[in-house]
Amino acid sequence: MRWADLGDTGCSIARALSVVGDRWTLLLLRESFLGATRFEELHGNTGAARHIVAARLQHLVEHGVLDRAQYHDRPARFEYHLTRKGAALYPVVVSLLAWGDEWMLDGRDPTLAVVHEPCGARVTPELRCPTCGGRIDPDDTHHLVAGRDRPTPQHESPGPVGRAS
Amino acid sequence: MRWADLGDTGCSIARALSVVGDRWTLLLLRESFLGATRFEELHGNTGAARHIVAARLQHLVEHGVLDRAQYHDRPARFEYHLTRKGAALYPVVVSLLAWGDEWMLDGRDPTLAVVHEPCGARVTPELRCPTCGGRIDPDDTHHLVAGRDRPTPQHESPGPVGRAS
DNA sequence: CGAATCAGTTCCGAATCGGAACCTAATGAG
DNA sequence: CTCATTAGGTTCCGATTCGGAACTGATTCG
Repeated sequence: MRWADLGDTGCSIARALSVVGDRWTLLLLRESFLGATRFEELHGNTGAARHIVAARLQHLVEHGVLDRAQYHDRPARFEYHLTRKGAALYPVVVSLLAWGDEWMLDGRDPTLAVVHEPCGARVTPELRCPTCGGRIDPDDTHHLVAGRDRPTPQHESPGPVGRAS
Repeated sequence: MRWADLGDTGCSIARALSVVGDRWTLLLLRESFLGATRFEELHGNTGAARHIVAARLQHLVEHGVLDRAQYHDRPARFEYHLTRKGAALYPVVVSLLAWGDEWMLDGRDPTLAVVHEPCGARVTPELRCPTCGGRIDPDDTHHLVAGRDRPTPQHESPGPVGRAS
């Protein structure tokens, strides 16, 4: 199976990865979340080859993650801004940051921190259940898989997974 | 810059991506979280080429994300299980799922749902601030970047970003 | 005038991918 | 006993993609 065909899968994870799942894209999005908007910034801060940056940006624009806006005429110059769809990827990037901070730093100091403005604290955000407010851990969840009966522990798996509960 | 050199960066996101940031790895981890442990499952359910699966699994084992355990002798057969480090990637995978559900489904029904066992609800987990409990949105945060003065809005940026507050 | 900036594009050799075939050890069917 | 199947990889080859460097084109700066 080719990578490009993943977008046609039923799985939302695969579909998400078909947009952001290649080697440099998430790094470009890190830059977007840090405020970088111009090609040279995106290129310089990630270290990816120029034509890779160009290709990835175009791909992200096509999928509505970034918006390409002209900020100067003659010569035409463009800025890349996160759309709402792009901004919604924040949890993905922050989760990678949190995991990297915890498991990949080997005692070094982190170089990037998130400050939650409403409370002013430097935080490492965590996933929580919107219903009960509890922390979400893999041990506390199971998964309903449509078209595949895979109830992680001994729970009955209902039919296709509807959107509402 | 080559992809492999990202692991030597100071940035935790880049370091995280050097382990899980290539095209098939996160899909393999999806399978691990759904309970797949054997090579044939991992290969069949993702659709990646066999030697790609082999290479990725080896990479993940080397980085301590998966553990390769023999479950049968002669012929030797192995199972791949998430380590604690691997299980800690759950937020990344779940965030991709949530984003894909919201932005990539175009009205189709999701094929994968998360059930939070303590409360029994089918949920789409969200990022929250461990300090104040509020939702984390990119608009409500700014970032402290060591070695680069990039205070997203008009906030003074202190020096190197220490681990504690 | 010459150099620099910005946003790309083009080129080429090197690395990686995708698919199919092959391998080894064992088990199961006829 | 023989043949097929299963499991977990490995090997091979042609096709694609990557990494790095050079080039383009419009404009401004010194």
